Amino acid sequence: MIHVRLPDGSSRELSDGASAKDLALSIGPGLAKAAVAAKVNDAIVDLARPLPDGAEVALLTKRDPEALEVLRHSAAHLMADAILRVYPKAQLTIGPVVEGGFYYDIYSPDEKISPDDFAKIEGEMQKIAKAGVAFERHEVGGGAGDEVYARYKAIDGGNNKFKQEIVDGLKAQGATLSFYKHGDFVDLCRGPHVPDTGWLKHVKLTHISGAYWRGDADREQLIRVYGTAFFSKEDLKEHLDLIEEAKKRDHRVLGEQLDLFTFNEEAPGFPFFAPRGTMLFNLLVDYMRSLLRRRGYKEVKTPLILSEELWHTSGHYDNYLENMFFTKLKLRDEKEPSHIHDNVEEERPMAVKPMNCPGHLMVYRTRHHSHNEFPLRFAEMGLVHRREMSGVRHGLFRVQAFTQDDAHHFCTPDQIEGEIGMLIDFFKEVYGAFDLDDVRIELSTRPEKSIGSDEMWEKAESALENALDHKGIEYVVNAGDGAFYGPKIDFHIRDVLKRSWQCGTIQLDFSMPERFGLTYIGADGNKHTPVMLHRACYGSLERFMGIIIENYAGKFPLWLAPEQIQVLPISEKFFDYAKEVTAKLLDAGLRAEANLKDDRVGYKIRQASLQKIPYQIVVGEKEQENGTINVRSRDKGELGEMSLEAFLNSVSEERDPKRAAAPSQAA
RNA sequence: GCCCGCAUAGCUCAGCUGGUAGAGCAAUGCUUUCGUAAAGCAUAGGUCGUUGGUUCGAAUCCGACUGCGGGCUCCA
Repeated sequence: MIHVRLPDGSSRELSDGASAKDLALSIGPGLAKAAVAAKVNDAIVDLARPLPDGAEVALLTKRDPEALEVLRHSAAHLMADAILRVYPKAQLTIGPVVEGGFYYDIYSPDEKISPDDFAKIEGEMQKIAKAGVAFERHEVGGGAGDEVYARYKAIDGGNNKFKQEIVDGLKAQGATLSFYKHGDFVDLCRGPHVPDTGWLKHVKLTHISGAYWRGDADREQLIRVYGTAFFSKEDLKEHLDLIEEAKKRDHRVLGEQLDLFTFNEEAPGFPFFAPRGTMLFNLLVDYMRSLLRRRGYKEVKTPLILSEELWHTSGHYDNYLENMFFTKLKLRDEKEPSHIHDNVEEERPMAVKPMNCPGHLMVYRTRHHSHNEFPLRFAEMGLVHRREMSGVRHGLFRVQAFTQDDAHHFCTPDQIEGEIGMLIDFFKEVYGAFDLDDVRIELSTRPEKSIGSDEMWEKAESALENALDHKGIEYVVNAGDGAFYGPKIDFHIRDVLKRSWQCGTIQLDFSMPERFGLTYIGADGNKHTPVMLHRACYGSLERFMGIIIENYAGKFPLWLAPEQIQVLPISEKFFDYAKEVTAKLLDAGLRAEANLKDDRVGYKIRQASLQKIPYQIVVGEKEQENGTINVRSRDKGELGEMSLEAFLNSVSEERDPKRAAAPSQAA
């Protein structure tokens, strides 16, 4: 007899060798049917595995997030099986679960697998799922004589070097090899799996991409086939709908429809902002500036191009070279003016800034500073250029020139914690204003490529930890992901479609002030080196704009809408009245335009609606006579006839950015 | 940078197995003077991404380049 403990604290007696399935049966047939896998002493295992005596056992059903991973991993096996049926020459490598689904990397140099084949593969998967065959676990010590192992080796041709490499690696570690078999298919796998393939009916292949064996570009090119799986048809549909919705909200598409920005071949990765996009950009800047002012920041402006020498001093030349743009001279030949000498080395070569910090250090250095003016905060809407490898550019999310809402705080070591506390509140207020309240914080530590001493890094990392701990902030540690000059705190925000974006960052830097020889006069009358904090809240204004376009699906709240109101006269006879109303709206500080085209009002409404303009004001004979306006709201529909004053009153609140409930007190 | 795919009018796309281009929307003009998501008619607009090649002949077939898209990697 063995005893196991359940999550509710109770314990149960089972016969020797009993499995989690037996446990489920002993509790009730309903649970036995619903159970997917079991968590035994915090490890997730198959339902069929025998339970050890004294184990803590929790049965996982489809409600547990871990169960979904088990399901998806099983679906990966199913897909591998199906792919081998369709492409007998393909070889399998690995097939893990990822966020939102799973993939399997396939080696198939002869036969190309393409999304056109998805239907065929899915068809095979359906067949296997319908058959409802059990997943069986086999453990092998690595003995070649074992039947399952022999079958496994033969399954995709008998000479799969990828699997052999994994097997060799596991043997070298002295690990027990485990295999999972369903029907005739066998795969090396740690498990666990769902009890049988009957669970895997709600599966969909999503896309395909290239990948390398072991992520190494020098190794074999593999085909990565992605899919996703859910317990129910409804869940699968919801997931696919969410993907559809994300496609509809694609900021690149909306950017064109709403006439915000474009890209041109002449400047790949550099956005061109149309008037409305520029308005939106400026609104983001205006909002940020108002908050910076409240917190005593001093705005500065520093050059786009600085001497290459300076980037040696800052360490960027050694650590960031690949991402920088450099200038080269062109000269006319003295004797042959039509001949141009290309790429002439300058006496003092220049580089385009990829970051604003050296510029701010230069501003700091222009005069003496005292501890009395600390914390000193320099802010800049700094336009930086960074070379990106082709293939990584992506709309506004990844560009080669972008504007950072950058700032550098100069302070004493004992002011660090206060500064970080202030910034956390500050940033959360900003994200909240855009209805992005789901904020996650990560602490990134020293990367491989870095400058500064071990002591300095230790000091810096513990300063950030302390600041977070004392404020009671929950965070996860991201080891080795810091900037080359210091550790950082990153802000990840989740949008309405549950996607996560990294925006804000706070980076602590003891190195650069020293490299640039910055000093301040302390209370003791002596010179000291200040501590510097790099920080950005939006991160990149361009990218943040992309995020809010998708978060709002282009339906910006009034305060952010590039064009807030469009005035639509019924016919040409009311153009003058429409202009009059528009002028009054402009006088009231609203962004309004009149549509004076020769179109019917229905068409004008359609156009304004497609442009997602928050308010449409229709004016005709009635309004002109009464001196009123007729309001139609994008979100609430027709609001009817009213006076201009009543309208202005009704929008007075939504005209302004949302303020945080308890405005944070700036230091 | 790597793998796969794509590139036709401002936009969305048609153009079968090679015989030098077509629609809808948008634009412009005219008619209409209109009441809450598309009035009618007309006009204009393309050296089919660039560049080599195959061919009597290339938007169409092949190659290279550029750009874009989906990923990998990298990052804000």
